[in-house]
Amino acid sequence: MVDRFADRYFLRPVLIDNNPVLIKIGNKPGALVEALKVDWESPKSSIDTANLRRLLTRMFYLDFDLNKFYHHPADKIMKGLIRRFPGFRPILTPNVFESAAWAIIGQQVNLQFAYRLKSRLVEYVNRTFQIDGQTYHLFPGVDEVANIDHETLRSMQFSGRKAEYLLDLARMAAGGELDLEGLAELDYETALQKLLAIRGLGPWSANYILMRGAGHHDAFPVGDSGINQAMKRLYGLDKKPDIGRLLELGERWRPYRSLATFYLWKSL
DNA sequence: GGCCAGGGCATCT
DNA sequence: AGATGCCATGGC
Repeated sequence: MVDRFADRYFLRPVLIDNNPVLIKIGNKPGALVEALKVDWESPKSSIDTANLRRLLTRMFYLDFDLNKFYHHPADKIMKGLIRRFPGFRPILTPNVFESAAWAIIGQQVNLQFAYRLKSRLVEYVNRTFQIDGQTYHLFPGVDEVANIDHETLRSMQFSGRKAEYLLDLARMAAGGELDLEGLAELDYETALQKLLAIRGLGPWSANYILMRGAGHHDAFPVGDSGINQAMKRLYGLDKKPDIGRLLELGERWRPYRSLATFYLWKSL
């Protein structure tokens, strides 16, 4: 719904200074480590390209040299993933709130159902813009979600808890009690503790938000079912890895456990 | 039909 | 502190 793949482009509607922009990302072939081909369009003519550049840099780790991760001592399996997906860059959410909303939505339900919940939320808020006759939906912002009522979310088949967690979070952020976007500037441990103090956010969600939304490089959502599936497959386990094994491997991936996790997910 | 899903809380021993 | 039940719903 919000994220879209078309004609080998990844299309992503975002806001720059409250103006809608459609980001278009493709691969630039021919480079040893593939580079990204970045393009954008907007119905508005006056987009602050410096701010757009800042956003793109954050969303695609453009200020990070992947070779630092590639040459980092790690295990054979991770080296294999790096060979399989040379140049693969994570795609972060344009802001921290979206990753937090998605963490709450994705808790404990299968991904297909989670996508449906997200889609209903996006369509309910229905903030759109047009380019070339195509309609693009923006992911709801903090204020828009804060104004939804509990019953509305319930009618979208959010569980009572999911509805509470999402609304409380949005309202805390909207009210200024919680600076979600500022988490990117804090060190990992401090940011983690801030998130864990919020009802509805446990270790998985907090680490997910830090890696996917805030751009921390060494977050590690232990217990994640995607990690478990990937580990099971890649390491030839007969059941999901135990926490000890996971943390042990995680130690080898430091300080790039976020990258390692993105590569594990990519393998699925 | 039972188990698991990109968990976390509340409530026990 | 560590274990257990519960939440709500869909996929397989």
